[in-house]
Amino acid sequence: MAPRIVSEEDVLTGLTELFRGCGYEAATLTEIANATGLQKSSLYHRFPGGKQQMAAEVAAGVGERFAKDILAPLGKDGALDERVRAVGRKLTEFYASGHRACLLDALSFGEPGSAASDALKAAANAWADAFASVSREAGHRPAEALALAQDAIAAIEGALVIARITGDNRCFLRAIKRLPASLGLPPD
Amino acid sequence: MAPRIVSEEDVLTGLTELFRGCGYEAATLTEIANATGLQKSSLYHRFPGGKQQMAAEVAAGVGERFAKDILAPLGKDGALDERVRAVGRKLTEFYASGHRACLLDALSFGEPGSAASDALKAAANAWADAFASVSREAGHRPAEALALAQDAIAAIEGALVIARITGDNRCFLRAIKRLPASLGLPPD
DNA sequence: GTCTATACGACGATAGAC
DNA sequence: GTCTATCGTCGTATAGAC
Repeated sequence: MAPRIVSEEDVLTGLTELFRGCGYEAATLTEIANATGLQKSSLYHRFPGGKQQMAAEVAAGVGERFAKDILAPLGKDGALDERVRAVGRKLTEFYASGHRACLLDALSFGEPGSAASDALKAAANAWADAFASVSREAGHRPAEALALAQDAIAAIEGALVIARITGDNRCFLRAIKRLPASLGLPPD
Repeated sequence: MAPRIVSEEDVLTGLTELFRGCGYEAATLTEIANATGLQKSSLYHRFPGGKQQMAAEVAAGVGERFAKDILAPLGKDGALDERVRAVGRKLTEFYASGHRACLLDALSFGEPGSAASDALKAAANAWADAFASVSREAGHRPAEALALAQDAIAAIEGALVIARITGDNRCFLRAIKRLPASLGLPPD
């Protein structure tokens, strides 16, 4: 077959969607090759550390994009409640209204390696910190703000689990809708 | 080796703990044999449908025990808020204070087969129905009660994800503590 | 009903040509 | 940097003795 040049971004995107959909162990190299458009050996050229490195780079990459596209705008100027509603819209898109699994969950079973686990943990903490910052801005003390932030994230993660099992995504939509209240913003 | 007679209950317990810990795909037959104390061929004698049947029976078995040990007491006599606090204590034990993963999550990645998926869905719905019943008893209308129930379950499931990734189980403990309020019971 | 032994395909990973 | 071809291992699953 003629060599296909696939951009690094496309490779990471294909990897990400595959891991997100079926988890770490169930994503075989054959499926990864299909999803990325690269042969196995080409994948090993880009990821000498093998499947574990793929998972680690996926985790780190998603963490970066999540922080940049979704969390960073939270710190911009503008009314606090509007910023929170904006992040809710971004999350709804990111998780396809609740029908797409979260990589924090999908990559946390099996043996993805410590690099991936560390990246997941860092991403989860960055998310919590960003939400906690909002909660502090709304007037809550640091410890309480972090608790509210974690709980708001858990509501979303749990809703994704429920949606994946039952097919019912209303739980996710509610979690997004009450996000301002969950983070301790005053009612309208 | 001399034949070891292992009770069906012990086999199911070993299977359950293994699947819970590492998910469906990562649980290999070799590990399953170690966890149950049976050889692979003995496992196939008990589960002719192979690994998928093992997952299905684990899902069904846990659903049964969950319904019997944790949900059924919710319908017994006694003060409503005390019954809910009791279920909170049971859940704390069941999930080892948040450090043990939920099979709803662990068995929902990979290809566990439709029998297992159906059992998971049934278990999730039974849980939601039981919580919704509490919420109705507290005076909420059916649709609202179901929403509160799903959200309360999502808070727990999400907290388990957070705890698994970050090691921080406080989120789980908070979800249990606010369970009465989450289900719409009046404050003390 | 459990065991030992094995079949056989798929798995992650590598070699080497281009 | 991608390809074709292949390696050794481990995966699920079976055969057949006891």
